[in-house]
Amino acid sequence: MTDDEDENESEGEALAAFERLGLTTYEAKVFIGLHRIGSGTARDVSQVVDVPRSQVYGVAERLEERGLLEVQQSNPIRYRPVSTDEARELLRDRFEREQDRAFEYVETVKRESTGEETQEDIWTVRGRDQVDDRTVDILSQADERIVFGTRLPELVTDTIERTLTERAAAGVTVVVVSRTPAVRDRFADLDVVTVENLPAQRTDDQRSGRIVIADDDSILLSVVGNEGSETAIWSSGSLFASVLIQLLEASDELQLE
Amino acid sequence: MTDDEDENESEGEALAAFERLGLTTYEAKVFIGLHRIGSGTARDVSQVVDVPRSQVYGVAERLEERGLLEVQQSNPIRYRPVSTDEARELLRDRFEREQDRAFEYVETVKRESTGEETQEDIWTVRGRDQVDDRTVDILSQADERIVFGTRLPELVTDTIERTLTERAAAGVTVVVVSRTPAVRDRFADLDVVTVENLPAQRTDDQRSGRIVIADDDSILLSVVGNEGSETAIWSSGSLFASVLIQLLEASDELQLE
DNA sequence: CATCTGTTGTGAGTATCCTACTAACGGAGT
DNA sequence: ACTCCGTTAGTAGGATACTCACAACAGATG
Repeated sequence: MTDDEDENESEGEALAAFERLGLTTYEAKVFIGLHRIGSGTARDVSQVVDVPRSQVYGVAERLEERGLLEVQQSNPIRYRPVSTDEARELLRDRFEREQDRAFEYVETVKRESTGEETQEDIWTVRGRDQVDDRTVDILSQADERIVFGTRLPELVTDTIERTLTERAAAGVTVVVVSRTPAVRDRFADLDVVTVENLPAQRTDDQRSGRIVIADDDSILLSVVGNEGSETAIWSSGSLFASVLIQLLEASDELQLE
Repeated sequence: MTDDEDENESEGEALAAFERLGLTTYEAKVFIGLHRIGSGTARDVSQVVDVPRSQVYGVAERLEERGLLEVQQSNPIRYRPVSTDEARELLRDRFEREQDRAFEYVETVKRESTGEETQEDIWTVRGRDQVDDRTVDILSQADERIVFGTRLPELVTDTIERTLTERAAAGVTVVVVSRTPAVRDRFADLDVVTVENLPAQRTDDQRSGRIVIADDDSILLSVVGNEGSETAIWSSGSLFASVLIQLLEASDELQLE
């Protein structure tokens, strides 16, 4: 119906979410509509959810094949949605299956190149989560020493903290640098050296994000934009990386030993 | 390129799987192509994977926003895919997020109706997995007694077995009926009554699937089609259900007490 | 009994949007 | 002058949303 649509905007979000999960808008609408009314006929559904009645039959059929609703063979046909828990399980199973199928092939054609990068590459990563991932990745490859610095406590995720302590336990010299007490406190009672002093004006910048140095061959630098978005550059195993590391460490008092 | 496409059909499946995961074919192709070559420019990608070079830039941009690849700001621009593990995590996170968003709304508009169905409804369920789900659902609602019967051992999934024993432990009288020893053996050492005798010709049918009776108000009957596909009808809390149950139990020697 | 009315389920046809695909262009480096 | 890069516009095709028409059927009314 006409005004069922815009009365609730969270419905729009739910619809969009369902579409991103692989349903068409009609399928999403019918599924939602059926949950509204518990169970009902094609007409019932079309009245609460703005899908032409004549379309409900086909849509419901596809939903039945997916296991998202059940059909009562009567006249008129009645439909009944499965519980939300069941639906979630169905969608999750399907997702995992598709993911396995997709990545199984990627694994077979994947090139070994990862690991021994001889190229002079500096990569850019956008988005906090992606930077988190790359950070952990670089940290876990460290064998001898790690320098981790950030001004913002929220950039020390649990996974990063865990990786740092795990590396420290493995014999890696870990140094956490921050002028923010909240960051230092997180590593206070751990086998990790924390330093307050910073390379002066450089890291004092308002937009600085994190610094990650692993051994002499991997480095990551990130900045935080005005809207809170984080962007990082990183390099691993490249001449570029080692030079950059030396430059950074020569320019300040981060001499650890 | 023209012949890169059909040389490997499993690539086609992987592409389709990626599309069902929400990527466009171009996005899937670029992602796969980048994993083939480790890293490379738009031209490199377009040469191994049949995407016009001019399209690679935009596609890669969208992939970067999703965190599936990283960009090297140089001339020419170089691209690098994230590891398959990272990609899987990203997609999984996204999936869970979307699912939460979608079902959160459904929960709010869901009608309470489930549970106390006063309507005379018989529902149809197609597909083995869906029948499994409904079976478990009905079994777990039993308070006093359960009759579960099947000729086919593969229709006794682990979850079903677990639910049966769990209900038995909760004080429910559980009777498993089967002429197939393999089925009876599964419950041999459990606190469950197993019966060999069957209601004669009725259940002897080649196409019979399972029988589930829970208390006096829920029943499920399934048949197995020629191609192995299973279809079930079930009813819960309806007059129809109780009548059907009485009919079934009166017609044979399933008098338990 | 005939007719009328309303509903159901199915099917065909159109419109609209997204994606795949092609072509062209300015600019930078050689 | 040439090649290559990155960008943009514009077209084509396919899937989906949407409308309309129709046969079958049931109940009501005359």
